[in-house]
This record gives sequence, C-alpha cells and structure tokens, in this order.
Amino acid sequence: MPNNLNVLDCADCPSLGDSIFCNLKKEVLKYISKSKDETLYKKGQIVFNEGVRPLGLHCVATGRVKVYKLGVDGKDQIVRVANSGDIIGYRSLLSNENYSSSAKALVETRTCFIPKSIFFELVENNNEFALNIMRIISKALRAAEFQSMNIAQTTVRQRLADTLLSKKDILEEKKGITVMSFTISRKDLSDLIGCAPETVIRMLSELKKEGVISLHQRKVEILNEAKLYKIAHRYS
Amino acid sequence: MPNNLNVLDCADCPSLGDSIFCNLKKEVLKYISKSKDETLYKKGQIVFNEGVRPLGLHCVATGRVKVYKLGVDGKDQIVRVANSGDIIGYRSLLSNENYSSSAKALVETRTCFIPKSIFFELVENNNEFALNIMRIISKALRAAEFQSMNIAQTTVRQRLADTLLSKKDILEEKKGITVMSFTISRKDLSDLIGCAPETVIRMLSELKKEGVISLHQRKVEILNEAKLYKIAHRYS
DNA sequence: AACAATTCATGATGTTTGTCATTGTTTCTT
DNA sequence: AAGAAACAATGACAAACATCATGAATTGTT
Repeated sequence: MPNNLNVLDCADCPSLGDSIFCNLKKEVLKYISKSKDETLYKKGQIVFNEGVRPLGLHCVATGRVKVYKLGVDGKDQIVRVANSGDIIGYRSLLSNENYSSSAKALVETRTCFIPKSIFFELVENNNEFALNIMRIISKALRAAEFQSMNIAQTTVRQRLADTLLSKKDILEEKKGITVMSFTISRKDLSDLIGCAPETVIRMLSELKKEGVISLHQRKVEILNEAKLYKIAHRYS
Repeated sequence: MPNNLNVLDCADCPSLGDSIFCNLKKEVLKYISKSKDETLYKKGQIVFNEGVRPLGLHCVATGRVKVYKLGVDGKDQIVRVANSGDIIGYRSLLSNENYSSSAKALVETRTCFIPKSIFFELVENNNEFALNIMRIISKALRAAEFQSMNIAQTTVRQRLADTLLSKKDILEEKKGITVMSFTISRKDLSDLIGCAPETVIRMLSELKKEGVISLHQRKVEILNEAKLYKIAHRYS
C-alpha cells in the first residue's frame, strides 16, 4: 500500500510553476496545503482504478504516471503519461462520473491528493483556477482528437517515430554529449501507439538496423533525429 | 455565402432545453440574444475552417454539422456530429488557439454566433455557465479518448455496428411502425469510423446480406437491433 | 430533361498488422 | 545467487484492411 507522507506546502513545491496552481495567491496555496494529502507510490502501484468514483484530484509532484483505459484481452490503451506538475483524474471529477481510465505509477511517484470539496470550492470561487482547468481540458481534448486521427490514418512506423520524438524531452548526459533517450517497456510503448507489442518490437529493430535509434534494454536512444522527423511526417 | 437572419430571442429557442444555456436567467439570455448573430447555412457550406482564428462561439439551432479534421489525401476524420442545441468551436476558443478542425453543414442548418468577448464574459462571471462548459468538454474528452481506443482495438465491422447504434436516435415513422434510420454518405461514415469508404461499403453490404440492416440510397435502416448490439460487442 | 459529376458497389491484389509459437534475456523474488 | 516470472526478439502464418480499377447508379446543374 502507498505511504502517506509529511505534507509539504504547495508554495514550496518544485513543480508549482508548471502546474495549474501557478497563478494562485499564497493564501489560497496555504489553504490547499492544509487540506491535501501527500502519497508515495512505488513503481507499478495503482493511483486510481477505472470504474471507481473519484474522491478528489491527484497532482503528480514527482515521478511519472500512465493513465490508461482497459481494453480487450489486456490490450490497454494509454491515454497519456502524466509528469510532475500534471494533474490526473480531473475529467471524471468534473463530469461527476466514475473514472473512465486507470492510473499507475511508471516509476516511484509522489502525488498530492486534493479532496473533491476543496477542488470544487476552487473551481467555483476562483476564476483564474477555473480558467486554468478549462485550458487544460481543452488541450487534452485537442490531443485526444489528434490521437484518433493519428491511429486511424498513420502506420505504426510513423506513430512510433512520432512517439519517440514527443518523448525526447527526457534528456540525458552521456560522456559529455547530450543524448535524447528514455526508458519504456515494449508493452507500454505498444499501448501508447495502439498496436501489438510484437509490432513495436519489429519496428524498433527496423529503426535500429537503419541507425536511427539504439537500444539498450528498455532504454531507447535517438541517434538521427532528422530521419525520425521524416519517418513521422513531421516537419517541425 | 451564408445569409444573416432576423435574430430570435434565445429564451424562445426550441433547442434551449438541450443546450448549455438551459439554466441561465432570463435577463442573461436577453443579453446574449442582443449580441448574437443568426446564420443560415445550406447543405455543404462551411461554418468554420481548420487553422483559422476563432472569433466566437457557434451554436447549432436547427440542422446538423460535422466537425472534422483534415487528414492526408482528403481522408478526413470526423470528430463529432453536432445537432441542434450543441455548441461547436468552443475548444479552440477556450485554449486560445486556431481551430484544430473544420465544421460543415450536413443539411440546411441555422446557427447562432456569440462573439468571443461575450462568451468570455459569461465564462468569467457566470459560474453556472462555466461549470456547464467544463462538463461539456469533460464529456467530449471522455468520448475522444474512448474513440482512440475504439479505433485501435476494434474492427471496422464492430465500429460500424457501434456507429449505427449510436446514431439510431434519428427515428422515423414508416407505415405506422417506428423505424430507426438515418441518412449519411458512405464517405462520411468512413470518415467517422476511420477507414476507407470501400471498406464501409463492403461491411454495409455484408450486414444487408445478413438481414441486419436495409439500404435505400443513403438511408440506412436498422432491422435487427439485437444482432447489431452483438456485433458491436455492446451489451446495453 | 439531359448531361456532367459524384457517389456507390464490387472484384482483384498487395500491404500492414495481429496472432501464435519458440527461444533468449532481463528482472524480480526469496 | 538461483530459480521463477516476466519481457524481448524473431519467424511463420493469417486476418483485416487499403488501394486500384471498373462499371452502375445517383445526384446536381444548366
């Protein structure tokens, strides 16, 4: 079971700047801090489960969480990957429905939990916050609609290239050279792209053979970014 | 070009009850009525175009509008079909981006246009309205995420059955018997499902041969709803 | 009403991707 | 550190679907 931790003031949170709380006043942040609950999840632990009634908002302080829908035969669909500063579970909360997806920690993750009542208090009384939420959902909706088209109209090879590029922000220093790399299981990658794990493995091998990427266990390293862009049909 | 019309008071709009304006006070509706602009679109006319900056909110009073993203080689992806009472173009407006999709009238359609300034006035000062908007986007997001999984994990046959069922609200009286039917082009159906038009045509022929539906030009009539549910793998 | 332009329908064929099976490798657990 | 469990990789095969081509039917236009 996840551990509850000593509560840190939101004003001191390192990911405050990237979050929907960034433009809230100090006294509001103090108020939230008093009502929230900090939790530590180990890799693989569930933050919430599809079908369950949401009781509040989860905010990723550190770590990485995958949000995914249960599909047929364990063939899940990853909706998005939430990083520090991101909130999860807000959609179901807002439309007053049970969770339409599950959330699982991909690495050790620290989250803050804000009870439903406090969340709605903020939404209803704090205009800036309400607008922040609207902007967040709007962007999520845009991304989701794009994803539908992407899955319907592009090949796995294209989507894989696109996904590798969109995750390239996870940088790493290696022998003085900055390398774009990230660690992900083949299953997660296939659930993200929307295909069978075997297909992802084949395409990764193909890209490796072409010298576009290199593979070391679950770490994918981008060697030829330009070519990846070409494969993804992205010109930016 | 579309025609501008005499403006009708929102309070008298027949689709008020189904809209996000349903729980607004009379004086607020009057205020909106004064600022809005009514427009008539003939079948096939564009309401707005992808890539363009939104200037306000479009509200479908009567008719039917498809919202779609431009894909490769004219293979568009229909994001949703908006009916009377629905609003379109709100996502881009809220996140302050250019339209990420286009909208085209499927039949003769009457819309009301509410300028951006008025829309944001409502969002910022009217809490009930802001919450309505949030709920609307939340549901749209849920639908979009489900659609991604659907395209990734189901066959065209399943999705076709599902789409036919989800559109069955378009009823019709025929010789005293209520028939579930609707009119749609094969191209639109394929853009909705995310496949080639030929594939949709083949699957429709198949379903017709099986006696599940009947086809008369562009009108699809549901003959065996139970079997359609089975094919769609929906049990409700 | 007649013509042009779409749209519909169907066949043939090829590509993409999924499924199943097998073996090697890594990771986790005790 | 060893064994078990999970994951990665690859081949063979099959299913789903796209593409191209052609002719018929329908719709829109003058």
